[in-house]
Amino acid sequence: MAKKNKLQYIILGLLNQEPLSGYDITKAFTTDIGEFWQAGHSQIYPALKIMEKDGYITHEIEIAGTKLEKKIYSITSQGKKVLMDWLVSDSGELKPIKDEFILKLYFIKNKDDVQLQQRLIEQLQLHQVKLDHLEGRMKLIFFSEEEINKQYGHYLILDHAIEREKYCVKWFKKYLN
Amino acid sequence: MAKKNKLQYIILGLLNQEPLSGYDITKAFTTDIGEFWQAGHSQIYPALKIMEKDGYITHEIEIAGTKLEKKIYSITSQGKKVLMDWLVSDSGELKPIKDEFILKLYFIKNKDDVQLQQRLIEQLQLHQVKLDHLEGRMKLIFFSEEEINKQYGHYLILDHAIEREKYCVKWFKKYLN
DNA sequence: GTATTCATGTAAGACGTTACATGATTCA
DNA sequence: TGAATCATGTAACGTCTTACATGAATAC
Repeated sequence: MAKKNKLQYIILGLLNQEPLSGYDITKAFTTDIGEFWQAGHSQIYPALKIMEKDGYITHEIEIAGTKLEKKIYSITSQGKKVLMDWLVSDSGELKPIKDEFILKLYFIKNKDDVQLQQRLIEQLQLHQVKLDHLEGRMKLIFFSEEEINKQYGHYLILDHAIEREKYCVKWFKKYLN
Repeated sequence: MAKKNKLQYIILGLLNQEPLSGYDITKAFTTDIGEFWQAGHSQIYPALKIMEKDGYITHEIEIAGTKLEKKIYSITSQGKKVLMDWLVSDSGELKPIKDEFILKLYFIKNKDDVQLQQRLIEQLQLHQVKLDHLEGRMKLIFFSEEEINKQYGHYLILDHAIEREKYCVKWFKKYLN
């Protein structure tokens, strides 16, 4: 069954690749992972403490400059087991995508509502910008067959997101006058 | 800018159509609205109290049988204003869709991972079931041009969801061996 | 009479966001 | 020397889920 605490699995997944500081993990959420999951440092630092208490990770202090202390976290064998168990588990039900725009649409009853076209144009632009951004990322990261094979899952989700945004753009254009 | 408290807007949107009890509102989240937003009664009852305190709604007691009290809520003119302001407001940024399956995919590095095909099949089935369900709803609710024109926004989001699931099913099939 | 649905609420905890708070290092 | 970034943390608040809790009406 699908478990809670997704954030902890993401952190385990990242640390399974290489040891990182809380700051590094926070940064990861603004780039690659940020495309499909968001978390701020105020969520990450407490999570790291709990995970260490639970024995999934450990840390070593690294001094930068003369006294700035960096906590470099590594995954433990117990943490690896937890991560692997999650990766092979069923992902459970499909949850509804909570989208504010879709919500508003539900309450617009009239086909000729003056707001409708404006809202559709707004959304089309947002999805177009997102599509362009994702295609940029794809070109930047997956420039060769080798790169694709090295991070195949990441390649798949980028492709998935790009195709989704293409469909979105197409859908909005269909209903624009 | 996009505001918080989406639940309150949904409730206002529902009460703008007709007076309803908390129980009726809860039920609405298991059918139509449930396709794109979820909320339980433990969220709805406290929300109704706050909204009444804020002057957006009022209620009258209706007796069912001999003593079962039902609170029938109606939207006030102030509530209508709040709803309309929200409907015409910008929906803001596109937030990442938090999907557990996508998350797992990110950490599957190897193209030939034994788990990958299994996970893809699982997801394909979930999306196929969802697609069938949505198409059933579409046939059930929008059986005539008249019905489409009466609830045009609802028609749009159902069409949007169906097209999205079609794209999903297609995408998963593309990566299945 | 008993099971299901109708009907309303509270409590505890998990999860998430924004704001508050501090200090070191690096680059211009 | 001042701004941007590195680095780590807490507090307050808001949202959401699960469980607890009660009782009436209806259909079988």
